[in-house]
Amino acid sequence: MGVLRRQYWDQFNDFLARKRLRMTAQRQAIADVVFRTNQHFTADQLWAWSRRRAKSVSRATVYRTLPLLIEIGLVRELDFGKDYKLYDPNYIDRPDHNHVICLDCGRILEFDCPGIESPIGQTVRRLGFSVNARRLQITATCEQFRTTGACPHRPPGRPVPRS
Amino acid sequence: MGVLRRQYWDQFNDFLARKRLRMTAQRQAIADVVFRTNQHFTADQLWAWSRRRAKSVSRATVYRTLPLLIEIGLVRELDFGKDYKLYDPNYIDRPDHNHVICLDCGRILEFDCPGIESPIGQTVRRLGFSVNARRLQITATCEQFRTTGACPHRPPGRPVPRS
DNA sequence: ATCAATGCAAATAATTTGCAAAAAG
DNA sequence: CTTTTTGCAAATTATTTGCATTGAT
Repeated sequence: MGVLRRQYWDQFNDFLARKRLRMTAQRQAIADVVFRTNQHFTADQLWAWSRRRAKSVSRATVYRTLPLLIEIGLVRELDFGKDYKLYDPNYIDRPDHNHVICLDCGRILEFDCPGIESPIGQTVRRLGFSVNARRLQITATCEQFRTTGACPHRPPGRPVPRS
Repeated sequence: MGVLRRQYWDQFNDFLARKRLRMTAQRQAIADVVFRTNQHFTADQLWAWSRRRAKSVSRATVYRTLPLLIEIGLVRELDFGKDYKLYDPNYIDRPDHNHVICLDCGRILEFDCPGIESPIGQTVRRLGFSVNARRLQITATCEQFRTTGACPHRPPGRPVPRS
């Protein structure tokens, strides 16, 4: 855990050095938050959290820093067709995981599915491409919602999200 | 082909009737374009094309009609993390196809991969969900680009798209 | 008649950008 | 010193919405 975080910092520092970019208090605050969390977050959430470490962090800097972290592969952009994007720091440790999004409660779960890699690789290779990244999203419904009419994870008072 | 298109119209008409919505010249123009094309398109392209059939079609009406077609399942929204969305009319006939997007030329190809359905279904069911829809996107690179340094499909004069 | 649908223009909202000032190396 | 980075506020841009009017049933 602490070890992993040190590795992230090493990667980030190396990256900055390689590109002749500078380590700043703001980038530290942002990266620190990202390296510590294991939840998905929006740019705005990241801004709020970073701000607690260094109140000078602005939205603009968050938006400028995220692409750096993405380029190194420490964060991945998720797009569920909402008007905002989510960012997933877990791709660091589990680069091949997929997502289920529940139509009943909006929960987003991660799952691995090793069986799909090889048929996809084969099919895509046959088309003349070599796979760079995979992005698999399943929209699904809770068993529980279907049987009991309510999803235990749906925040009370919030309407049922439908796509 | 003509037969398929008739089916689309039937579905659209039934849908409108069921919801007590009305068939208008604008909706006809928009649907007509959608049912005829087999390419991915943006909302703006759809607007331009529909406008040729009925010059009174406004952007607003395009944006209001698309969700109807999506709800019936005649069109599907694609999100590749760009600032605009693409719409895919082919989901009508091949509801399970996936997409490869080429990092070299930006081409988007469709492909089927029957082998993945069952492992995904199993894994997701084990998590307590039942699959509603699948969305699989592969980012990849051309063999050709890697070996020759140029992709035959990349429009000349356009920069290599990355990410 | 009645109520849905339209075009228009204004509003929304996430993200991006120009620029002068501040900080890193 | 030199060059990058920042915060701010303004700009951008796809999509949405309010409203008076038009059109379908």
